Amino acid sequence: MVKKLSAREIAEHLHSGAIRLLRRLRKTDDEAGLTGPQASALSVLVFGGAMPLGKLAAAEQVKAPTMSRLIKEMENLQLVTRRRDSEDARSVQVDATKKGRHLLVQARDRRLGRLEAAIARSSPERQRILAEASALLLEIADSKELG
Amino acid sequence: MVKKLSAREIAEHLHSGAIRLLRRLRKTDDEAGLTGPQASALSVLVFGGAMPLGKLAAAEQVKAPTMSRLIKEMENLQLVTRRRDSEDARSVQVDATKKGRHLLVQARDRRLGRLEAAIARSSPERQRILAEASALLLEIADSKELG
DNA sequence: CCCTATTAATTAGCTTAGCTAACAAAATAT
DNA sequence: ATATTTTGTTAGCTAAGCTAATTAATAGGG
Repeated sequence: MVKKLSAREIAEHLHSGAIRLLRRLRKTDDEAGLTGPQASALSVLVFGGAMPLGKLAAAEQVKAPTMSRLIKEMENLQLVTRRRDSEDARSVQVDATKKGRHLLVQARDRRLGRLEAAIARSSPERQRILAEASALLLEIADSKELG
Repeated sequence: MVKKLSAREIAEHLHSGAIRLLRRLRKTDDEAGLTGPQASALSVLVFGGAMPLGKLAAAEQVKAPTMSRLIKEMENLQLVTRRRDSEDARSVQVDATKKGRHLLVQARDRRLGRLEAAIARSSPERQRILAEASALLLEIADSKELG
């Protein structure tokens, strides 16, 4: 039997686990020709559809100038398109191109492949725990209480 | 009963949960006067004791020049000291100062406080799952198979 | 209807953090 | 004694974040 962990200890483990996990996975990013923020923004577009730049910035929890520059680079790479909104000429609609969608899928495969393999190698019991916990992690990460 | 998740789905949830969690927590960093990498390196020093710069860089999975500059800044802030190793004059021993230790504790409290509170509000059953999972997450994040 | 205020995005310029390449100094090995 | 390896630093590049200031377009109030 393991020692019962306090909420603080659980928080520390999750925090440090998340940091280390992402550091490890990040290394594979460049192999796919996408940076982390690019992959992340592209993912929002692919799964959420076209949207104005400001909304994308908000979804990525980033300020507008940051997203503006990110999108400019991605446009040069032909990963996304932008067009003026016909309703509101201030607004810019951003969308993923076919190339962008394709590259995103590849990048996700690369990035997640190793993690998936490591999980698949775990015992069924561990997989069950991780499955439950991954859902809880998402819930907590998105919960209002957090900030 | 919930649908049984594939290893791929678990990987996706953990990945996306980790990203979102850290984005939320990162916002509190600046309040404490420490950047993320600073807090992380300081944490290694506080819990691991003084060590040569290269070892610290390896622990942080960063190249030597990156750590060298980080340490230079932290020395200016009087968070760490560095001194030439008496045994090996090439080597630089880095250690946390009292001020550094104190600031780290504060920063961790800020950063983890909200997460801890969110966990503490969960049911005992959820806490049990999270406790088990947080251990597994650490294991996987540090496992050789990952990369 | 016009003038003001607000909103959406961009540009300019700064900071932090990562990298590689080139170098200096010290230790090790031949 | 010299050549190699190791440890860190410096220089210079890139990516990604920010704020402040600007431009253009819409919305609102008198």
